[in-house]
Amino acid sequence: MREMEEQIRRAIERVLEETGAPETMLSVERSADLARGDYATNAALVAAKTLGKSPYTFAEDLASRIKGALGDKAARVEAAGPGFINLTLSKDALAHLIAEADAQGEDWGKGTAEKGKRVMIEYSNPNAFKEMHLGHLIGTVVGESLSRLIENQGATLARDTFGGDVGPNVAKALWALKKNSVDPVSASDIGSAYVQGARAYEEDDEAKKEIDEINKAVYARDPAHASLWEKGREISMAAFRELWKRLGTRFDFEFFDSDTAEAGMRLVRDGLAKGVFKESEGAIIYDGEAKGVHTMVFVTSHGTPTYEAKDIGLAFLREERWPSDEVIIITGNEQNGRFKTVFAALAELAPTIAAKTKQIGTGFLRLTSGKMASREGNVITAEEFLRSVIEKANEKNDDPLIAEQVAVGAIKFMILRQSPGQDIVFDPEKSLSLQGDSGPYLQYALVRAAKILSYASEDAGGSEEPEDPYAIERLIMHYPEVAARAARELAPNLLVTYLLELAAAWNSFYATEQVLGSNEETYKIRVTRAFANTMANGLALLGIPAPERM
RNA sequence: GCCCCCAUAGCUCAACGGAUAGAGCCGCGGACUUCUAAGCCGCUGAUGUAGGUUCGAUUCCUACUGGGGGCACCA
Repeated sequence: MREMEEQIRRAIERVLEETGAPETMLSVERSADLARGDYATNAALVAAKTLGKSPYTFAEDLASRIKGALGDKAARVEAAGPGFINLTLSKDALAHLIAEADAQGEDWGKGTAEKGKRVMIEYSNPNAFKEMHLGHLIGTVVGESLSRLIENQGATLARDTFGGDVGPNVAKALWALKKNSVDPVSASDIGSAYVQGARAYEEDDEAKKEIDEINKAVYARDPAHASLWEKGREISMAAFRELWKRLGTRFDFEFFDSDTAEAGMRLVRDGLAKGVFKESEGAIIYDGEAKGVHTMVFVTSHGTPTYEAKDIGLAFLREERWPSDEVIIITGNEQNGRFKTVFAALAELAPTIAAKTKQIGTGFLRLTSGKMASREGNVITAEEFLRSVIEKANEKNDDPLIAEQVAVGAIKFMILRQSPGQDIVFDPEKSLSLQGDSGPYLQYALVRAAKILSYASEDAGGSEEPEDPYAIERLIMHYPEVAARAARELAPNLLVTYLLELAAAWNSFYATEQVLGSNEETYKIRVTRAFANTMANGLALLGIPAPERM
């Protein structure tokens, strides 16, 4: 019995057709309030108007027809409010779903919406020669969760990340490393060199000139900088990979600016010949104003490609390395405008690639205490932040593995709970709460269920069943729908909200019902396992670790 | 100047055009000798302003106010 929601929708559509209602945009959704039932539809409301009927009377009519169509799957189908139809599943139908949640284990909640599709997703885009900071954390966490959500719908998925390893930022770091004759051994050596270089670039004209020279030289692969450049890049990337690993991310492809610069230049020059781009003051630009996007420089008058040209090169490189049906690029939303221009240009150069590619902007992290300014060097690095949350988690649990799992869970939760694109406001003074709506709250609910299951014996007793199903069961059964919707809308926050509700229902159940040794032991163990599977699978889709104990 | 995004409780966030706008934090008050208290139960509290569309608007449209971001050689 798959996709209960879909079955109900079909039944409603069939019944509507019988009554002669025209096709409408109707919704079938999980009831906001369990007291109303399991599903609600506005079918009567939207159809009554075109039929010229009273919504409520029509709802009553539809309700009884729907009840007939669904047979013994539905216990009650009733008109309510202004003309909603509330539907409550029968005990048997619900029991069947809970049995599935119990039996399917890791497969519970897998969908087929993206089956056969190849999706490439790009995120985390590190700037080699800068340290990973909190901003990267958001993209990384969102990207990983979206990847898992899409995979869960059956897609074949590849993760790629696009690293900046040439350009002015790199030159700034190299300049400072050279100036101080520093032989870098850690990412923070490079990070502080970048800060110094960035400051010098703005304050010191001489330094600016030198940095511009280094920039050009790096583009030209000048051997004078090769060894330091390679070393710096390697140290930086090793640090990124280490953090990615701790965050549960691994990339199938690591692309770099230096891989796309040449192709980007060539493509832009070809486009210039075709009239897609034009020359202006010695630079090659895309004149987007007429098309409602910003005009931007693709190749500078010095003959170096800008990020926009590299993005064009990258679009082709992705296609060459891993042909796909869809490409999703995740960046900070300050780049939304830039991507509109890039896509407008790409649509003229390669319409099929442009059509299947989309960009999603994530919000950035704002501190309540004021802004992080990268030049000031007061940026909080991802690693520092992680360390501080681990310290906090340690107050409750001195096992280092569990403290890290809790910290990663708390951080990911903070990021994923909000709809993507919204800025995340964080008060560093207060630190990250590990109580209430939080990652640890979800983890803890699972730990408690797992503990019960570890005590449960094969020959569980207590064959009685409760009069009515428990509230937690009515939530568990919606999990596959929520996972599917979160993937479809690229919105992990929908899953977070659901899991929060689920955990709350579980904790209430836990507080009021004794599982082991009760008269309904067999029944309750099945519910417990169904819950544990749901929470474990849900956390996995968010990329939040599941500690064994807390 | 032009373009994009945002505005919900004291704070941080939810709400796929629908029913009584949900949570957590903070504060106050409870319960418990049982499977882990990072938990459970209860209480107080909100849609920036003015119009419009709709049977119905936090959601869509217009204007305004306030905030953020972007706009030619930075990424």
